Amino acid sequence: MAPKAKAALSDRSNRRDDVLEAAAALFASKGYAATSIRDIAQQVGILSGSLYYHFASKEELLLEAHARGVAQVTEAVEGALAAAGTPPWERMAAACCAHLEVLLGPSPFSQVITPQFPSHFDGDVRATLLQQREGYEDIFRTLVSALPLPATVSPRLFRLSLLGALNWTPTWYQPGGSESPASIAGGIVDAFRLQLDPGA
Amino acid sequence: MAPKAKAALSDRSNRRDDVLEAAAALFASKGYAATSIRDIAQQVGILSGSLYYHFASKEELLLEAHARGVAQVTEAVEGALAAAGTPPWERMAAACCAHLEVLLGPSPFSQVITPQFPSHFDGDVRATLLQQREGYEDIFRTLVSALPLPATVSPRLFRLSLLGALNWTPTWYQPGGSESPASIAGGIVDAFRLQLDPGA
DNA sequence: TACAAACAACCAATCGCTTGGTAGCCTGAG
DNA sequence: CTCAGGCTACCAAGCGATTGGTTGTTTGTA
Repeated sequence: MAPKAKAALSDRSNRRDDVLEAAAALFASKGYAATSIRDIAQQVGILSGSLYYHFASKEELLLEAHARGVAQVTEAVEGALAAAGTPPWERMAAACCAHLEVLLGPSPFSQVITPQFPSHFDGDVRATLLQQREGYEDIFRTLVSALPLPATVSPRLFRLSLLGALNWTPTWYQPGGSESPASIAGGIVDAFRLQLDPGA
Repeated sequence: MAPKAKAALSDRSNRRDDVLEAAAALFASKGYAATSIRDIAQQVGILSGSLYYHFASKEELLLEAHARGVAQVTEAVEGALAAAGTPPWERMAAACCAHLEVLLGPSPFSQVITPQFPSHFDGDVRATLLQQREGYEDIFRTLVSALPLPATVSPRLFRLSLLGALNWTPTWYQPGGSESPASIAGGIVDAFRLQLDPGA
């Protein structure tokens, strides 16, 4: 059905972006390996062969979708940090809030990041995925180093635990629920913060 | 179709378990969709068709491997709780330690649990995966409810954050490292515990 | 005309799964 | 002891469908 939904709008919007967005949505919901290029093409309304005019391979689709997802989260977090104050815990809370709002938001790109374990890929793809994430994690490395943590707490383990709690939320979060991503982020940060600042 | 075929045991090495273990190892390292029946059969040293004497389908392989993984973690945690004392935080620490020791240990079954997002599956398979995990999470529901948490902290969000931090460890843990799963679990629990017990 | 963007047809390879057949072992009747 | 018969565990071959990807041609628009 819908032989041509066509028309009027091939306008401003880039068809290549449409393909990338459809790919990201399918990767996020079904996983990379379970998504075929015909699935992606059908979602956009083109044939599988036409897809290769825009992208050289399925791997390129994944890498670019993943990169865009990381870029979106990075942009959101850096924007939140620019608007935040100077207290370290306040900055951390702002970053985690922005992180979760994008991760649990409607963008299909950010949803590609967490479910695709880099360990499921080999060689170049795996290396590229890890490299794309590394720059983003540096933001949190800096944020953690500014916190007044007790000497008994390893900053690295603290960072990994916090990011783990945040990145695990897509497993149980349901968009229709009563809790907003921002309130969830606040609750998670509180669980880690109260240890030094009991007067919340 | 299948009466209790289990009764007659060939005491020698159970070939069916070999297949299941190979399947679990491949599911854990490459993901379910990226693992083919022929991959599994080749790992065991049989042909792909022979595999269907032991298992009816690839889905059955996943479901049984997942169930065995959940059973292993459940057994380890319940054993640790039986040997632990009565203080709520001590019991929680013991459970988390056992949880991580199995999750990061050598068993391929437990490693199937975390990387396979149930959201990547449909219908019966998804429902079964969720059901298998539910019983295990009840243990942590009970443990959290016994903790003297401040009223501002949601027990549900606390539990999900703690499990998120734990279940995220396979993403970054490397077996050769200097930290043991037990010490990692202790560090994670400490990050959540210090809030009420600063004199640790 | 010129070019971007798509179609249509196809490829070799691989997918999950089915089938018919058969060694090797164990059992129990003769 | 023999040996038919059943059972376990597998092999060999192949099914239709689908995979990622390629190629030559056609379309819409400027």
